[in-house]
Amino acid sequence: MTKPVKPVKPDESHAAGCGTDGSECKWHRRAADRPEELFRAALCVFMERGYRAARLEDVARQAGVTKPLIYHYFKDKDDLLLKALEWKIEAILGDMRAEVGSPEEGVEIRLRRLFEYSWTRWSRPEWGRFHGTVLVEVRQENPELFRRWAEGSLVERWRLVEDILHDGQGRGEVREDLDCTAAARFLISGGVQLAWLHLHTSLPEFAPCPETSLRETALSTFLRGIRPDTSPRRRKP
Amino acid sequence: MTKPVKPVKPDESHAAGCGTDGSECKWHRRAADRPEELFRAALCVFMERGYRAARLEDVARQAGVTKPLIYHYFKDKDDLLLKALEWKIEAILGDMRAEVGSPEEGVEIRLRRLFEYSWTRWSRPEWGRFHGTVLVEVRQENPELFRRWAEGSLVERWRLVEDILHDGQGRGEVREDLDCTAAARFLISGGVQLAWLHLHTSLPEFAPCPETSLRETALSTFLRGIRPDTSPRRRKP
Amino acid sequence: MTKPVKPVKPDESHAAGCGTDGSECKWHRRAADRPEELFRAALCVFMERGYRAARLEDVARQAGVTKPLIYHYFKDKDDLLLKALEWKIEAILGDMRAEVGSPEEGVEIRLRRLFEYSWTRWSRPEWGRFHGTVLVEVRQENPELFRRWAEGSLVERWRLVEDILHDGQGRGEVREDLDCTAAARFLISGGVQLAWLHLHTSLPEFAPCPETSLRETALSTFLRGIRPDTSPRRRKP
Amino acid sequence: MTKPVKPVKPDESHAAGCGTDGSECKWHRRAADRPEELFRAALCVFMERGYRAARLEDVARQAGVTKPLIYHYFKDKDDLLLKALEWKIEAILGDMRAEVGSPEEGVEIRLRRLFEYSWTRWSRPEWGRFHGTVLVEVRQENPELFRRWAEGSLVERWRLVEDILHDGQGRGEVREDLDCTAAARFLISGGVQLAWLHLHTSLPEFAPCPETSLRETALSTFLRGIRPDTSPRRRKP
DNA sequence: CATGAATGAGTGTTCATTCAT
DNA sequence: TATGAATGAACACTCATTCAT
Repeated sequence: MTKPVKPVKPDESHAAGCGTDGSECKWHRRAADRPEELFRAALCVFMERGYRAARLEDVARQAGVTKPLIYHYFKDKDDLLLKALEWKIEAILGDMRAEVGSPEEGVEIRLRRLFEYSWTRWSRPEWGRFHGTVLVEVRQENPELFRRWAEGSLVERWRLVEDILHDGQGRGEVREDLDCTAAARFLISGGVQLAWLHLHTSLPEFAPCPETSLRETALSTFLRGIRPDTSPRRRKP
Repeated sequence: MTKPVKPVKPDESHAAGCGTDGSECKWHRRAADRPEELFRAALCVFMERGYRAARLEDVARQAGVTKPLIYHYFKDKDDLLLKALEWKIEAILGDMRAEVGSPEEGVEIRLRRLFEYSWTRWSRPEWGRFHGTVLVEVRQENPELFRRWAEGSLVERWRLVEDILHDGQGRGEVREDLDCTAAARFLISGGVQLAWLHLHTSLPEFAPCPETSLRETALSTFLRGIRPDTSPRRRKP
Repeated sequence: MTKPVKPVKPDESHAAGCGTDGSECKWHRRAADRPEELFRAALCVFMERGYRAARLEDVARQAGVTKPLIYHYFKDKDDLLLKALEWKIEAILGDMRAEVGSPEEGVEIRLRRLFEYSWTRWSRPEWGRFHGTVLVEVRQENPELFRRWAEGSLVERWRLVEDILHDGQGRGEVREDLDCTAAARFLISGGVQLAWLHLHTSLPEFAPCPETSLRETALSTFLRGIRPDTSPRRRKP
Repeated sequence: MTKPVKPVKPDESHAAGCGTDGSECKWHRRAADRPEELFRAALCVFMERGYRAARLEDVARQAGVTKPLIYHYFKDKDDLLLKALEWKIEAILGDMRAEVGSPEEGVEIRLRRLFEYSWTRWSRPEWGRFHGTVLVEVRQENPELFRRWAEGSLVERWRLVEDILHDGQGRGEVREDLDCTAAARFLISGGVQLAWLHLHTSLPEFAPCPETSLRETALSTFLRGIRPDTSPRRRKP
């Protein structure tokens, strides 16, 4: 640990959208795109290394510029991370809104679609690092920023599920006595953690379990768990 | 971020077992106790700050010794963290074993007891920090150590639940088609994440939810979700 | 020190002639006025901060232009300061010449008028900063420029007093054995330092003394000190 | 200006007490003397360059150590300057107390001795830089420190003179209507400025004046200026 | 003319680690 | 065993200066 601290090589370009397109003349006038490029580079490095360990120089190299230029666009390392995260959150929110879509197809279908969509998102390699870094380092070092992320990303998803559940209660597909808020959080938290452990750690190496089964079991157990007691009584008559 | 980085005050001694009790004559504590004292101090600081951000000087101060002395007992900052974590993991495993001993009272009661017991553990302040640090920083910087922790701590708990579920299938209290492995992980993962977010994060400040409801809803939803399809409780005559 | 270094706000416009009057259409001021505007801005910032601490960016902001434009008019930060100071010195010299024109009313009245006039000048806020910066930083970093300032500003005033004293010796109002050169310097140096410390320093906060008394005591002590030994005022019948 | 910024070479050892004695084994255990050595080095560099322009690295080199060691003894660049100045002030105060000496020898003799002693001090090369730096940069960048210096150094000297003058009034050697506070300040301020301009600037090159005459004229003019109106009437009868 | 963008060369500060005692 | 002293290697951030437009 802490060792040689090999710099993040600019060509690694792991994580979607990470790395420069290599199409520019090395210098000059790309100002309009710069912030976004820097966001990408920053997120890339922050996720690779964590916040403290990330060096501005790496971010710069990753973005194909020099360190001081960062200060042309951002006030601080903090400011950079902040803006980058906000940019990311915005993107996430955009995606999420798109995901929600359909109105009245029944709780099961809607939850299933949402959960599976979310799972897909959680399975992206970049998400793993992002999630961990934000949850641990950012929470610790910049609570306000953590809060912003949590509100934009986590809580929002909770609310989506919560709304679906409430709808379901209205339609008799969900038991009346269910605390939808808590239940929503359980589903998402469980899913997030499950996905993270299974897809972004070495756990499956020594505790294997098929991914599909993990996802399906979680979802179906949850769905069964929220059904009204009497048999699948459709609609309140 | 990166701010003043106020040093961990040696007297804070949050987290069980953290900090020296001050009852020794300060000079001439036996060298035999040193490592353990250093473990405590190290864990304390590592969890307070995270691994990268932790300064050896803080560890030393916390343990009431000077920095260079650490190098008499450990090779490295890394070495210190490694040994400290191993020591901690051992302790956790000990606790776990003690906490298991369950008889045969039916799935619901057993799961409920286990889950509630676990929840209690997850609510300890030290656990929050430990969990985050290990899951993110240790996983990233020392996968082998992460693995050890995961096996001893996480996977073991999974297995406990899994066993109970299997038993339940045998007794007809759990639906036959349930993937007990996956289900067990879902319960524990959901619980862990729920507890962590709710108890070790500022999240409840802006997304409040009563703790009891969170725990109860998660547990009862899960329990309902694993019941056989036909009317409740079949066997058990 | 070395702290946040809050930038000089462009609107502060302390010091006479500092800051743009805001009456022009902001774009399309003639290039002909630029140098002078830059001089003003530069002096303003240099005096506010001192030479080394002054940032070109502040000068630019103060002048309402952008940094690189400075390089159209001046070679260097140094060049800017140099030209700006020369411009200022020229102005000071102009003032000086205007202020001299004294008739023949007796040493006391002439010295009093000159001293009081000078004191008024020394009490201007801009003078305080200018004086300090020139005396210390400019002297150190550009002796030639310092020399120019000293000759035009300080030495000239010395000479005025010296002339009055010599006249006084001729008329018997000043003791014959007085070294007029040295005495003149003493009066002016004492006055300058007194005024600077009292008016441009926090000194009076903890070592208070009424300004009038300071000025009057200095002047009258000097006047008594240069009188011939025998009873006051001999000639002048 | 600002140019190459050639580092202060460690061997220059201008200014009294500046430079290392060269008698040590390059490393190790000189802790007891270190702070003082660093003070000397710091003052040396600060005076050579001014506060902002001074580089910690130069201070370190001058003291024969490496940069980070400074942080072993001081918190900051600021802290270093602060402590160094305080150390210096202490020394100045010590000297000054020694200077005062004698009780009742008559105003003239006492003032003459004090003034001449002060002049000697003002003529030291180190004093010139010290004085300028403190008066301009320190005043500007750390008013509190400036205040400390002014109180310990400048104001103290004022008070010494003031006391002598008051004594003189009691003994009839000084005119009753003299504002001793203001007069004391005039003498010292004049002397300081005179000495500084004459001994620490290039002024005498183009406006020559014998040093002795300068000093003597200032002093004797002052002494005459404070005498009672009627001839040297000794003692109040 | 005028400017936004870009950079090289610093500069203060931190921290794990080692040396001599 | 234990420590104060010392350092190398980094790293965030600044600023005068230049390039392309």
